Amino acid sequence: MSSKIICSVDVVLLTLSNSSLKVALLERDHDPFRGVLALPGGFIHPDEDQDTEAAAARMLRDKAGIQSPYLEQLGTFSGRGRDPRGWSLSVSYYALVPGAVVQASERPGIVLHPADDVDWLPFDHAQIVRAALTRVRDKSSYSSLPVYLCGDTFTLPELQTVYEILLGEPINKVSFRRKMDELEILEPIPGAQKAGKAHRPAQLYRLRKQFRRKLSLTDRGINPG
Amino acid sequence: MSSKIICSVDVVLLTLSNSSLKVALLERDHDPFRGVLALPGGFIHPDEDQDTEAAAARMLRDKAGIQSPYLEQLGTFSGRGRDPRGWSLSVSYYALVPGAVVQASERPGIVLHPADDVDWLPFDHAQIVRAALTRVRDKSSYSSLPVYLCGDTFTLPELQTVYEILLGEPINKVSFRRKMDELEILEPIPGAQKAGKAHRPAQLYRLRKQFRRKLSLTDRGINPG
DNA sequence: ACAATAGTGTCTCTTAGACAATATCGA
DNA sequence: TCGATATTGTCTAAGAGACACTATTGT
Repeated sequence: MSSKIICSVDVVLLTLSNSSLKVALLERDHDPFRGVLALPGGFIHPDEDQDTEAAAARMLRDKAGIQSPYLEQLGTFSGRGRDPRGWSLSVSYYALVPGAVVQASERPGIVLHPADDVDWLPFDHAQIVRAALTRVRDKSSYSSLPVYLCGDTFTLPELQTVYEILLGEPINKVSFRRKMDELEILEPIPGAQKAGKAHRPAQLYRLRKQFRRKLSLTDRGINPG
Repeated sequence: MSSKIICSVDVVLLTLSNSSLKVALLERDHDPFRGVLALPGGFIHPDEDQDTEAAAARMLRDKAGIQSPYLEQLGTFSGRGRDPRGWSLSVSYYALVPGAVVQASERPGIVLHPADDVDWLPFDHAQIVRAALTRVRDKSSYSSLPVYLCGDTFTLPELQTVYEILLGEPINKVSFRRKMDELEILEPIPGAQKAGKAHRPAQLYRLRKQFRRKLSLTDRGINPG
């Protein structure tokens, strides 16, 4: 019967730090794999969680101190072998969060590990991380996803760098700006520029209102572009 | 605890019939919604199913008499409200199957319903169907997915028609052939052509070996229902 | 003025679609 | 031969990338 199934949620929290993509790991505080670094996750609490997405948001809130990031379902990983306790099922999500948010979360237990350099993790978490990277990279080339790795405001050269870090290759500047223009998801902040350096300052941009993810976790699944 | 969670698998079985996309529905033989048309699906059996994909394949085999179709995970739908019995979770898959295979399966209970014309189904099955259609159409424009709706052999004009039915709009013939050529997933069958009509016969093609999925029907008589 | 980076104009090359010419069947 | 559809050739338009030019800051 289905009562034997271990139902959990895991989150691949991706962020930028030192110009490279990192995944957030936490030491597990229960067996199995107590003390070992793993993805933030845990059992679904039917009494507490509206659905699995709410459960994922709870994991991020409780374990990483992060609220309302870009959060999207990645897939469900299941089977007899992945958890030593028995037949289990993990509904996995990935989240994109600006580096500053993670650093400000003040959860000292968080370890930011190079996302491409994950060799082994407990359960099938390494496989989940790889699936998340594949998904994010596939979607990045034609969508607005990477903006969620930036802060509230950013310049176009900064945003381009984020795309380049994700995709792992340089992007044509003119094409990039054309694409951003077509997507119509950004708006310049009137009068705001990033100055301070000995060169021409760059215009600051922000996400247009309807694409911003604030404290409402209700509307989901929409990916502009 | 997680033991309260109802874990099931549902399958959106898509096929072509009468030049339009259909979804396979079955009358439920248990409460809730006994006798109502719904997606083929059921509880995960941890003792029997290697993982959720195996469970989905089992549903197709037992309930629709179809083996080894194109099968891909769609997503997991969850929450308190979707099943009157309590907090539930459905790992959903979609399958693409040639029309002939469905017709030959000889499961009289199967109803082929116009896929775009699904207004209400039990649980959140209508939402699941809509998600499947979105996914299939998104992937169809740049991938080889639709070939799995064709039989073992087909002509390029036939395949183009399948793409056009899926996408709902005519495709440029030259572009279509160029794209198929670039994808390098098809091979002409030497000497085989689709003749019989009063016009030039079309070359028959098949999927190249490495892309083929063995499509077969289950032996009749095995029907644990 | 100079160094350095932001932002733009334009050219070329690649690719997608329109159009039409040619090919091959049964009647 | 004719009617019908398959297949291919080629022209044109749209889009992506390369390149270089202009713009604006601090020193």
